[in-house]
Amino acid sequence: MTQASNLSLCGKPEWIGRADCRHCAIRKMMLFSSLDESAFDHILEPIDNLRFGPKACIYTQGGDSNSIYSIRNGLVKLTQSLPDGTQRIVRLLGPGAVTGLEALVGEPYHHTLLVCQEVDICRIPIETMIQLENEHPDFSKQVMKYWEQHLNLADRWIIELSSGPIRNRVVRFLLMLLEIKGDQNDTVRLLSYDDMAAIVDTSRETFNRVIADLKSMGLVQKGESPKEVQCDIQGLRALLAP
Amino acid sequence: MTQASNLSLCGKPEWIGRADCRHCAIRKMMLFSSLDESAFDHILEPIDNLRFGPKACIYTQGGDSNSIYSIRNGLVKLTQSLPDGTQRIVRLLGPGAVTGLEALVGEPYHHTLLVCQEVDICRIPIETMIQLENEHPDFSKQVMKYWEQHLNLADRWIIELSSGPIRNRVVRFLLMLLEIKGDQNDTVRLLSYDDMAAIVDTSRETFNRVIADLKSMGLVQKGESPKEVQCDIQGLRALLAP
DNA sequence: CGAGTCCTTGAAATGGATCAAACGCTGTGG
DNA sequence: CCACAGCGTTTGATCCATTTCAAGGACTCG
Repeated sequence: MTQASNLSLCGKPEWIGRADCRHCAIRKMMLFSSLDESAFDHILEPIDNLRFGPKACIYTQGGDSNSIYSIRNGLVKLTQSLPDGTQRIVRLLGPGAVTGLEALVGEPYHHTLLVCQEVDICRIPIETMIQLENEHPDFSKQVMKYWEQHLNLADRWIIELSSGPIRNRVVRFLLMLLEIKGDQNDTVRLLSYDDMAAIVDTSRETFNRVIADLKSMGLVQKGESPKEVQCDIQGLRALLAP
Repeated sequence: MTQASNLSLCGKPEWIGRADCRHCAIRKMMLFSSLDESAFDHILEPIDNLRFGPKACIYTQGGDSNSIYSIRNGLVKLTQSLPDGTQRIVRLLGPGAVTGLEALVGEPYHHTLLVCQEVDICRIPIETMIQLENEHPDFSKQVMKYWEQHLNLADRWIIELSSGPIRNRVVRFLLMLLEIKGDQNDTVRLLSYDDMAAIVDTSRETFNRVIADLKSMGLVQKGESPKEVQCDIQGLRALLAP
């Protein structure tokens, strides 16, 4: 799998426009929450607001890192692969998350970023990040919080999604998915079974069987559309306790 | 497992002395590599240099974070546990690594830090970190590198030590251990089998059997002391390739 | 020397992988 | 509007890797 072939798979983004950070409705939960409106007065490099469809590839492992990304809406997966071909999904990011931080320390991208569910995302050139760090001393604090967030997610991925019997992993995955999407209700849109299997390091078939079990136990029910499910959060948690 | 009981297990450190960062022989590879000697002229809070024996507990998950630690020598493990009792080793740190960074963002410690092999470590109060960050603007850059280092290790833990068949994980673990200890030769001191099993999420018995296999293939050989082994690095790598 | 702790090995039980085939969508073209 | 192709999901049956249980061995410390 060469880089070129990867890039060729990359979806065509829809350019929504120059991001209007000043009036961004959700700025408080985003990267720029610590900045006041005037900070955006004389930004040299433009921040673009983009939309990508499912399966689009936003950046590629090993590729030149010239921007970081802030997710306004949707769901993306970070995958990593080893020289010997082993590949795994190492993170799932939803609204409010920031990715591509390695750009700030001069590293190429460490992951490939692929869209799971239609995503609304802002691309911030590193030049802009550097500028903001210089002009607003507190901004570094905010950035450090995002490093910490990634590290926490990675740690959770290890204990919650990569340890113990598959059933526990699947249950924790469902709970995590509910958490990532942000809003309060108990329904989620599942990913493809191949993706979900890659997340908990199992086979599509096994993942499927576990979900079937949970359905038969009444802990997971069909939702409106196919792929939508309604979860009994307490019940799922209870499975983990004993 | 209450916190109190954990703390009671904590080993008694040997206090070596106030750290003499200025003349630290290995400063170039450590946290303070970007600072010049004069930076240490008027540090308000003291940096202590400590030594802990195997099984000592240096800090505890959920505990008040008031210092970060810089490892000069030895080997420590970071473990994390879930409310339901699941527990796993999530990182292994050797010479040059820094841990407890969450102290810098006001979080309690996210892990429990336990000694695997006798460790020589410096404890740096967060006040000192804040002071250095204020006086030396570039210091934040250095700190960010350590966030990145942890994140890289966590990612590697996911793909290399938590994915695929156990044998591959064991092989990758051996290679990683060789890498962590830093020096160039191909011998390592193994950890306890329970620890190593917890690292690759398997049972002690299975881990043991895999090692036995590798020995019979001649890829791993008994070293001087028991626990010391000599590895055929190329041979081990070759196992992963096909 | 004996007790404790950790390592090693064997045999049986099981969870999960793999292979194979059927099913059910969704979109396309006749 | 229906038929069919294509893709992803579901289910069953078999096989194998890994876990678990059990017991014997080796090293370490007092």
